[in-house]
Amino acid sequence: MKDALSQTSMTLRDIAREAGVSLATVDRVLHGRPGVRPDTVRRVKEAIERHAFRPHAAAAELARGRARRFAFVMPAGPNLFMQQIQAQLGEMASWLSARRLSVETITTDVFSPEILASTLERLHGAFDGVAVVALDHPAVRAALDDLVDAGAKVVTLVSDVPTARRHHYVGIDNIAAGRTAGALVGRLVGTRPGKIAIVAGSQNLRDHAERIFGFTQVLSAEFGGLEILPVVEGRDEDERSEHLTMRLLDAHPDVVGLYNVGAGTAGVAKALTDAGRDGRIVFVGHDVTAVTRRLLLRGVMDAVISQNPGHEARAAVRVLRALTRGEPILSEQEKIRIDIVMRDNLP
Amino acid sequence: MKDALSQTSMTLRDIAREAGVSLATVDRVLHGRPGVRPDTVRRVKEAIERHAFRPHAAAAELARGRARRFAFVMPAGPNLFMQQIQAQLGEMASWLSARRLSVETITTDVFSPEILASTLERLHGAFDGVAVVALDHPAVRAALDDLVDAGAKVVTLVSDVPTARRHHYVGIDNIAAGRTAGALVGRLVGTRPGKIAIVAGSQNLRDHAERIFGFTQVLSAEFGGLEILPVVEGRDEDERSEHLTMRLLDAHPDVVGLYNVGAGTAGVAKALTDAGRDGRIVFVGHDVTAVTRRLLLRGVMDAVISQNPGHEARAAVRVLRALTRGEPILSEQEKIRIDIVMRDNLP
DNA sequence: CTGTTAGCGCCTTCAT
DNA sequence: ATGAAGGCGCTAACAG
Repeated sequence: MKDALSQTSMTLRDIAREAGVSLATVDRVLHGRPGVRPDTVRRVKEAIERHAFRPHAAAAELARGRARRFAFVMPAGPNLFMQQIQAQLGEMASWLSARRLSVETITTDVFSPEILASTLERLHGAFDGVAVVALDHPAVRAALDDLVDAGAKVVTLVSDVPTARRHHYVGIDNIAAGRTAGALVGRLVGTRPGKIAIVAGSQNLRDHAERIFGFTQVLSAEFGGLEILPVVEGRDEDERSEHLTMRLLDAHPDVVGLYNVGAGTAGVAKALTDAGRDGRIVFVGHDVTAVTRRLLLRGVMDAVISQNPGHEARAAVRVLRALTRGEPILSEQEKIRIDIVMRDNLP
Repeated sequence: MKDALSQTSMTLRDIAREAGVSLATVDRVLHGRPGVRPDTVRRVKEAIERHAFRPHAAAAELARGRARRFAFVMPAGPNLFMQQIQAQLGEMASWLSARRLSVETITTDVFSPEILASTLERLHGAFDGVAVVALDHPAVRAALDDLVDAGAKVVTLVSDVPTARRHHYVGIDNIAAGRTAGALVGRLVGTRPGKIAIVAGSQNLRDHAERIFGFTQVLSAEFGGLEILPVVEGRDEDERSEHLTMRLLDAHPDVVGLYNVGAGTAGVAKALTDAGRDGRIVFVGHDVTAVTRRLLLRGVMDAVISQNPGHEARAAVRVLRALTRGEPILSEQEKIRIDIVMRDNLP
């Protein structure tokens, strides 16, 4: 059984001839530009529909042929996941330059709303598109809106600011991610009674707050037997996270599950192993990095919730490109999924 | 801190001028065509390197501008996962035609080596690229090799034939997928003693065999307390799977875990619920479909191992396109990941 | 071995 | 409101 999908080899010219108009007119109709009589529009549109005509993408790009500049505003510091995204952007170098796209990475302190906002203000006019790992704060929101007003296409990355007028968010649903972590911890703990600990970077980060929300929601709704301890904040730093985890484990000998919401996973793991409780406490965290990979393989971590940094980098670039060219976004393709990674499906 | 990635706006012409040669010569060097003095090659290459020059992809495509025809050979029948891949190909229609690519879907009986092989033979010369859900059998292998010899680019999809000279495999590592299923069943069963059941489509399908191998490997290595029952074969059919599962559950009241390797999930689930043992037996299967989605939400299934059909369809097309144009394949992007899907991270 | 030249299909002024 | 014409940057056929 055969079933053919799409095979046009028409050109603008063919459509023009068939509609009895010139190339320019077809082009106008195709892009909804003014200056064509309604009746002509209809005739042209019909011809286009009839053949399911699509302009040749390469020809269009060549003719338009302007280079675009994109900026990626990312957190400075040792966050492995952010480094992975940057590395993935590097991998795209030749893909980018073959399409006359340039991307520059701008690192800044994303924990400070003022610094982030002023970094964004500096971008005005210099870029066609901006991707930013955002902090949800009024100053940042205003800066994002200003960027949009200045004509830039703006995409939030990993952490969203839903109330800003950004054009798109590339990242996961963090509430669902937290729920997933909660379900995993609950199910893997099984019937053992005990307490659950949560270590986060900061509850002021929207993504962290959302994950915590989803996590506690599932645990209290479905695993009522488990008591959830108050969240401790490690600022995504290894040392601080280690210290806090150590204290936590000391104070609560009956911890059976631990959820690390942000980075600093190495510190948490160290505290667990130093206390000799690794492998006995269900430990779930985020993002596949060199660190978490090793911890999964050693059995210290049980599962990692992850978003694919390569996919995220490519999706952000593709979305910015589509936005600046006025093309549709393939939302199915650009949607970032919540991956559960355990030892045997490590990528 | 700033860090710029790639921003060329050189053209072939600029390189030509700088190297003191003509356009054509640069083009020859760029594509490794013969007929250029070694010394000239060096000079040109230097100029290219110096500016990290990449030819404008759109211009190249336009100039080469031939349409390509691809065929997708897929199993006939009610397999939901395969239907999803076909649907995704449909979604790409306008993307495809904007690039002068056509794909036709050819459905056939993939359970019969002879029919599949003869279907493949019929494709000779008619297509630039062929993607096929393959069956690992000598007749099929030979047919694939013949296709390659006839000049077509060949990609195996979902199920591989590693010994054939296909150019690429788009799909998951099925042994790892089976291991992942095994780890999930083992961990979710927890400390309960009992037996583990396996329902497959057919052990002659390479992907099923590999999954079973990985599954039993993990269970016996790490969850020694669980006894694995002999595999039963439901031929991916709901009714047969239901019947077999029913008998299995009757014969073994102490089944605590069940792994459905292929399709026919609706049947297995029906047997479980009819026996009143849904939710009490850990049930893991494959692929997110309307059926498995509902079963996850209802708590009948605990987890689904899945490969993203949209990604698979797009990857197959992109790989065929790259192959027919002699471009490099972005292996990181085209790699299909093993997803674990539970209720809270349903896509 | 190397250079010249005519498109590829579309977009964009500039005329009409 | 519509049409004509000149590129965009690269490839390929043809000269030299």
